[in-house]
Amino acid sequence: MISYFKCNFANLKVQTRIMSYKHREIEVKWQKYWAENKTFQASNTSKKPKYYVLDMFPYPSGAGLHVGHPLGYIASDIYARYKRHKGFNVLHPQGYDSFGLPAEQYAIQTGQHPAITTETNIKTYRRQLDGIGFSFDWSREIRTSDPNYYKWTQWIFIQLYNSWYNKDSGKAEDISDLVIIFNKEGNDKVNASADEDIQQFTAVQWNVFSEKEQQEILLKYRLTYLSETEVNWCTALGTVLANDEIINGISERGGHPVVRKKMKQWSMRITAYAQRLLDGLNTIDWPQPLKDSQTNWIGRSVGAMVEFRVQSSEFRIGVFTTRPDTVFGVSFMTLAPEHELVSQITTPEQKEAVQAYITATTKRSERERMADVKTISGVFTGAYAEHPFTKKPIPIWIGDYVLAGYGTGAVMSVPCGDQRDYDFAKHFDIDIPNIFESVDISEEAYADKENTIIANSDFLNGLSYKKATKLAIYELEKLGQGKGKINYRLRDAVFSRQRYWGEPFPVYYKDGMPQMIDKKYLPIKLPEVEKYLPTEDGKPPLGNAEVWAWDTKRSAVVSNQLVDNETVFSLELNTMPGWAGSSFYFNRYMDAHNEDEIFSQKVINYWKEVDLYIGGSEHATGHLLYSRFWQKFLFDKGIVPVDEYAKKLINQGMILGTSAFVYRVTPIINKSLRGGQESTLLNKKSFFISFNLKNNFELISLIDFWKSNSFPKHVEEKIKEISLYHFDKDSFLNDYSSNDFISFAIDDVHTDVSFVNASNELDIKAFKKWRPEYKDAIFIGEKGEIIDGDNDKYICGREVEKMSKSKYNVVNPDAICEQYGADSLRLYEMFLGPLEQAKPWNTAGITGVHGFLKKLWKLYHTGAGGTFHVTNKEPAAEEWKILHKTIKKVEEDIDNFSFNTSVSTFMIAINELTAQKCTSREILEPLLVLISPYAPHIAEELWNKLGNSESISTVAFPKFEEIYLVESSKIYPISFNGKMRFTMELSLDLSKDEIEAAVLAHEKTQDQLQGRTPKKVIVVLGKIVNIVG
RNA sequence: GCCUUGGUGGCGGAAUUGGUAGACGCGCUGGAUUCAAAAUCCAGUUCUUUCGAGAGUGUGGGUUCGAUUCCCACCCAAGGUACCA
Repeated sequence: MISYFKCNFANLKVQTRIMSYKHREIEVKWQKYWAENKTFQASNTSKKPKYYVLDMFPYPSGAGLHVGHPLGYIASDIYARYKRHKGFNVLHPQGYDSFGLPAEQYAIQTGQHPAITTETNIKTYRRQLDGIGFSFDWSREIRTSDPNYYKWTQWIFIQLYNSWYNKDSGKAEDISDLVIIFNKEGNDKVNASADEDIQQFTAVQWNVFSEKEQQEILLKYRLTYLSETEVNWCTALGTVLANDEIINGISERGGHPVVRKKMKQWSMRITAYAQRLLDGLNTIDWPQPLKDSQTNWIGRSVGAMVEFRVQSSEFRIGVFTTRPDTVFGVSFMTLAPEHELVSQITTPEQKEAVQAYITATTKRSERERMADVKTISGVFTGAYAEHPFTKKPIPIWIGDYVLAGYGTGAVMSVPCGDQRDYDFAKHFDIDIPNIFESVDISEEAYADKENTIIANSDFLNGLSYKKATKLAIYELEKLGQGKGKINYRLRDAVFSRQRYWGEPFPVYYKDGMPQMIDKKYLPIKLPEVEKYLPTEDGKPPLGNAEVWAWDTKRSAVVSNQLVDNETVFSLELNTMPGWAGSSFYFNRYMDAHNEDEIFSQKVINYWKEVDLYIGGSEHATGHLLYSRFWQKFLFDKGIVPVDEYAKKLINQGMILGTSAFVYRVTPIINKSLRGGQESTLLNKKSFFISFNLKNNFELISLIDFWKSNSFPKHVEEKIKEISLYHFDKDSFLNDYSSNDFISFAIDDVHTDVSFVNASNELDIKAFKKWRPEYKDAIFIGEKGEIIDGDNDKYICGREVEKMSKSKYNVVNPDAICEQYGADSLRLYEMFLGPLEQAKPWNTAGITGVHGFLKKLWKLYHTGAGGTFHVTNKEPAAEEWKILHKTIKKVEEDIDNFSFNTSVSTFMIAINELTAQKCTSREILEPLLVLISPYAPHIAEELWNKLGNSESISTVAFPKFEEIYLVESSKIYPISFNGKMRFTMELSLDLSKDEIEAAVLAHEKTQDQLQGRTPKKVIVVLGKIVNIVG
């Protein structure tokens, strides 16, 4: 108590408090200033060149921001602020991808409307973002769940519906143009990206089709279309599950059975754009790994379609192969069990076996089938195909290694050239003909293409892979049984979700056919529902809505009771997926509040595209692929001016958390029984053992256990105590024999990192309060003692892993902003290491950058009692040099997105200027502009103290002048055989020969040489001297 | 398996076209200041050492006067992806 008062008194006495660096006051002051003065509001008209810096759209989760989130935002903010100093009109907006599952799940649990949850979460996000001092233009804020925004999501959906992809022109065109073609000449000459099962028709036929028939055909061409899609359906949950939500055929949540089920859903014809999505990658500056993963995802393979006739039937089986050159090596065919011809070609004798196999396959999830690579399974259908050239019979098998979803769901199996076919053939004892010249295939298949010479293949004999492929395709075409084809792994994207909290479709159904609602009635707002769960008869949550029908007369959403299927129709019950709203948001920011258009042409032609996009690599094959697809579509329709929306993209690395673990000990009694063992877990109470003792627990025979000397005494005692808690010794010795033994299961349990201090000691009280099941937990300390007082320490284990709520290792930026300030947080996150690399978060180092800011402050406060003191003194040459080398380095760093090295540069500059006792305005003023993008609050404050009334944010970046860095001498490193041994200061005017003479004359050179004569002396002017010998 | 990225002190990391390895910061050690602490300041801190010096950037080789940097082979870690025909 006494010292507390003394402490305050001391602070008052020395008046340093008044002028010391008070980050809280400064930061609140300038954040308020920026907001009130709309400092960062971007104009849509400007004479300045434009620059658009964008962060990936955040989902406002309930947990708020953790220190990993702002990493990319800080980097982009530095860049945006830098570009303002460089004279650009900078667009740097922010908003929220606010539709999504967590809010919906919370709504299901609590009944609270997702809009309310979302609003609360957004407020938290905004408070946190504002607290870090980002230069966002909040006047352009958008939210995907705002009807004024999703109006345009719905609008784009309608545009897609009204378009088809013309492969001849290589772009999306109006569906009305297609109708004109159909009217004139049918679909014979139409070359479209469309469904595979389209029948040919003439103009005459088209015109006699009914309206409904015509619509059904058009649906097969539209860029968004309804189709039967196979999904993982969980009846109990009333929803479709993603592959990773299913474990061993049952749902991860609740453990309910999951079945494969066909559902009519909206799909997006992204496959039409597969090639352009690949080609576009060459035109954008995105990270190579990201491009690679998109390339793999699209999965282009060049090969051929080959048609096999099924013997004694009308059926034909199409296969896709990348190796038409190996067509003579085919010894069987394999169909996916789901292949539509299976049931039709299977012979009566094989029917039972085939049926059993198909049933077994449907029970396995797609993931299981993929994971299980080793098991070879399949069944012969009894049918034979005919080889296109040799006309020999080829047995047709089914096997689950062939996937229904890829290619045609059938393969021509060439066991000598493909390992899977080889394994299958070996397993079922099928012939393996060798069609490669002098290649041994007795052990494994030969998949090499480059050094292949084809043999035993009739007209292909002696040819290389390339030539044989060409010729095989040519011959197949002549037969009418094949043609060259490029196949893509990419699938059309399912666009329906059986959820509530997403964009409703602007669609109603008339006579079973979808109808678009006219643009002028958008947005179709999400209806209110009683419950957010699916309906009892398995309809999506919107099935609960009572006012969810479209009145075509009144053009309004009306009560379901009015549905008469004449003028009032049911509306679509699905909603759009998460990626719908995020696939064009970057364009909407340009003209965020335009009510008449998605954005005006004038504005989009000014901003055009994102110049710099920063975000996580986890979006590589989701958002970043779908948004490129929509951009290309909008480009085709003339709505946007460029077909790639982000010129440059940077992935920020993940910030890893340091998780903390406690080690739970569960004794297990293993009782020997005849023919086996019975294990009993004794887990009545939680025991936790300190980090360094956890490895001492192994199997112990029970009798040994009681008599054991092999354990450290103190540990043994504890084991007894743990065990005695569960049973008493006397009955124990009666019930168990020496053949029984006790073992201990030790499992790592995450504990919240906030309970663990820097020395890895656990706050046991806090831990016990955390979870009811830990209330009475017992802790065993490092020395084996049971912890009861405050003096004993329980030591936790540490591990670096992804920062995530579920691992209890998140660190919240709020506490750091409070203690050290936003500028410290910004500098520290950058100082941690290269932006793109993953790095562990460790708060220990933050005192370093905070100390730097204090030194910076002090540099401007060298007056009596720490008052502000900057003079008009002419700077010394050394001071000019420090400033200009800093300008040079920082400019280079920002251009290379190397923000970590700039922070070091600032530290060096401040250390050196402090050493120089620099007070000159000519140095200290430009220095603030350099630092301002990184630490904007302190820069504004000092800038203001220098007498400037305007914000520092648009002040011109200082110009680097080489002249200040010119040196007259250089400290040369003198190396011997490449190893630096000493340095020598020499004038830069000296010639190579003069330097050589000076170095050789140096006494240390003689020491190094020890009498040897140098063989060679290498002098690189201004760099190094190397003596060889 | 394949693709990608990376591997440097006790820790985060720096070294821009091949030219002084370990900048800057943390931590640690010692000192100053203080009744004491916080804060601040100063000095030291890759390893080995016979105090002369020697070794050293995942491992092994190569190119070079000179390699963390370029080439070859391998090991390890992280991320992505996968019966893709």
